[in-house]
Amino acid sequence: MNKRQPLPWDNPRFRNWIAVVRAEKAVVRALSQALAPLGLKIAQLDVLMNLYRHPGTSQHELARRLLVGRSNITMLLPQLEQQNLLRREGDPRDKRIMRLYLTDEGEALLMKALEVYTALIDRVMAQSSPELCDAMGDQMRRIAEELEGE
Amino acid sequence: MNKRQPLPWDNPRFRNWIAVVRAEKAVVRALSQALAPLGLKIAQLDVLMNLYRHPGTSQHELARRLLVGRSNITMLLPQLEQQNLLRREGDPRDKRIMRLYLTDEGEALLMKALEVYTALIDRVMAQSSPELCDAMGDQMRRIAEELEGE
DNA sequence: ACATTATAGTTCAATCATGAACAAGCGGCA
DNA sequence: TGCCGCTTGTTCATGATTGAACTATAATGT
Repeated sequence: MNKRQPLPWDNPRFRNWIAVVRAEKAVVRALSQALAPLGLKIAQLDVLMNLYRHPGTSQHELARRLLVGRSNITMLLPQLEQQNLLRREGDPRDKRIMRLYLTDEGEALLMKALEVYTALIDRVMAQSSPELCDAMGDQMRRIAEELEGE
Repeated sequence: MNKRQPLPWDNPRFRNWIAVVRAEKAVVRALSQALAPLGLKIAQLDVLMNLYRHPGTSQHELARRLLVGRSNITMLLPQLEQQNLLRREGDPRDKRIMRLYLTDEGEALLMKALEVYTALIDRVMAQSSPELCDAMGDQMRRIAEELEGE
């Protein structure tokens, strides 16, 4: 019936990418639910994770690493600050910059959240061999690189 | 320094999943920009794609397939209907159901959008061999299956 | 036939991310 | 020193998505 032009669904690359999108969406949904008991949103967890690895990050750097707008960070921080999960310190050299640090409380909550996160990831990634998983990771990193700065 | 517990960043599965999330986000961003000249949002393209493959879908089915809420579909349709990209017809057997069909105009726009989409995907997926790409697709489909219905 | 239960779609208020416009601070150069 | 341009972070209006409550229809069981 449908002759038309070569359709994307016949293109393996396309079909496979659709699978990536769907899987990602499913995991995000599952992770949201799994984090709810801790009172954490995914966006907040992203912040905590980044601050753990890069203490003293500025809001601008943080936004860049999380691939979100600067204003998003501004809106995100007060919630986390009020829960005593992180603190903001003005940089003494440059008064424009606010440097961010996890509190002990924030670090403790992060650890709990990471357990939940890794448990979920381990479960879904157990669907395939470690070699395949690594190959896929490399592939994804190349893709992110390819699109960097656009 | 950091002795603590075994950290997720040392877990290959975890690191690889993070790469998936970042790549997906980057592609979504690139796709948004690429679709802008056509006046299409990604969510709208998703609808058109689904209707092309499954003409006569109900709004409920559509929402389920797109992994979004039913209300989201309700809010999405008027824009597309006003642009004459699709039409809604009440099912004669069941007056609750609205069946959705692409118009010729909608199909024409979809074809243009799919060219843009496939061009982007071909570019980013060209980063790796077809075999690897397929393996990754299978992996992702298994993941989506694993989380189905949660 | 009637009451109950379930389903399709809509409405609405709440949440969240975004980008443009803005204020404050830094650095450079005449 | 004093102007100019750039950067950092904030504010605000906008658009997208969600889930709960609601209406209407349909299906089920007695």
